[in-house]
Amino acid sequence: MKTDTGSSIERSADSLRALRRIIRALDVHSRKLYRECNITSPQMLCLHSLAEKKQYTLSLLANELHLSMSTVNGIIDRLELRGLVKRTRSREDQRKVKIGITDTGLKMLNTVPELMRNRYAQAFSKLSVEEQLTLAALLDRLAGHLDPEEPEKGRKNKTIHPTHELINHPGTDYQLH
Amino acid sequence: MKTDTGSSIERSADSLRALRRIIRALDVHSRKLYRECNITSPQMLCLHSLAEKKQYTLSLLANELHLSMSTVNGIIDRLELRGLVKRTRSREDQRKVKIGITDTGLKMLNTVPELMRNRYAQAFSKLSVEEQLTLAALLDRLAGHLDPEEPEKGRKNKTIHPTHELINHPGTDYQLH
DNA sequence: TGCAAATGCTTCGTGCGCGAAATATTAGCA
DNA sequence: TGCTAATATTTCGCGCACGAAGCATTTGCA
Repeated sequence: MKTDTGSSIERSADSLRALRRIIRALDVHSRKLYRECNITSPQMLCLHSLAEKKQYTLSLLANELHLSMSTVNGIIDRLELRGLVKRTRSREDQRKVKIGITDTGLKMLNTVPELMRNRYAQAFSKLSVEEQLTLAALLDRLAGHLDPEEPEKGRKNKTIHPTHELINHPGTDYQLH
Repeated sequence: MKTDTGSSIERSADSLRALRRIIRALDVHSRKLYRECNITSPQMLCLHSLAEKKQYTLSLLANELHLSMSTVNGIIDRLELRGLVKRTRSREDQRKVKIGITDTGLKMLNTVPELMRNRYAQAFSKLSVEEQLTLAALLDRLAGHLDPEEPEKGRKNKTIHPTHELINHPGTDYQLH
């Protein structure tokens, strides 16, 4: 029982490392997509959503993609610059901005080669069906444990006021070794 | 074939979405860490490696962390600016730059509260041991399918074996033939 | 009616992450 | 000896991602 599986901490570190490798691989693929097709994966994600349901608003899109508004805003900026999407201020409520995909955008969506679209799906499909189901379920549970991250909406009690300078008090009750 | 759970494509998309949520949660946590403790998760990862094995080279560190050299270089830049690490040009081979953690850096490592260090480990530990093992194994396999990402480089053997010392003694083949 | 709060988007600053190009040093070879 | 290749790091430009702050518009309420 020395090195067979290691502690929970080690398993956690292992899985996190694998996770980072996956994300990095997807990122690298996104760059390749950008070089070869002039569009990135996040941009594809946006276009895809926009193609399915016309007339998104920025906040809706951000919410659906699990991204912050400023992030999506930047992506939309770049897409609009290329004429793939179009912003239109709403008439009824001028605070809102409707985002719609253009014909050029639709064409772009359909033009991207199949092989470039689904790097992840390709790898994923190499797992057996049971494994796919298990992995999807476990990832979902893990995500559920991780992303709630809003314990402060109710109480504004922001807890720790870190002295966030490196000065350390000599007492060790604060952290072992 | 039961279709109650959707197609492989859908399972793939589901798992990818969960994966992005996880990564995003970790990113958000890293920012919180930055605000409260003045250091980010990637910076912590670097410091951690440097604390274990003094005298890294940039390429070694990048290799170990599965990151590109330019990425690690930027992180080291920021760490050095704060005096947490120190670069020193090697005397024997002036192309190389040795990176070492400073006392301040070590102190920083130990100062970060336990609760901030392991957001992922906390969530991960909520899975049963069996689930942890399964998840880690599946993620590892998936990563293996994804990250080889060099079908054309071919013979460019990029995997550096962790011979983890810059000096190699004669007699041992450091590269076959 | 008027003005403060709420809502929705944009801008700004920063860190991360990459690849390509630039730079510096060493090794190899004719 | 001198030139080219290989090795190692740094710089540059860009996209992604976030939170905070800034605008504009609408809503709500006194």
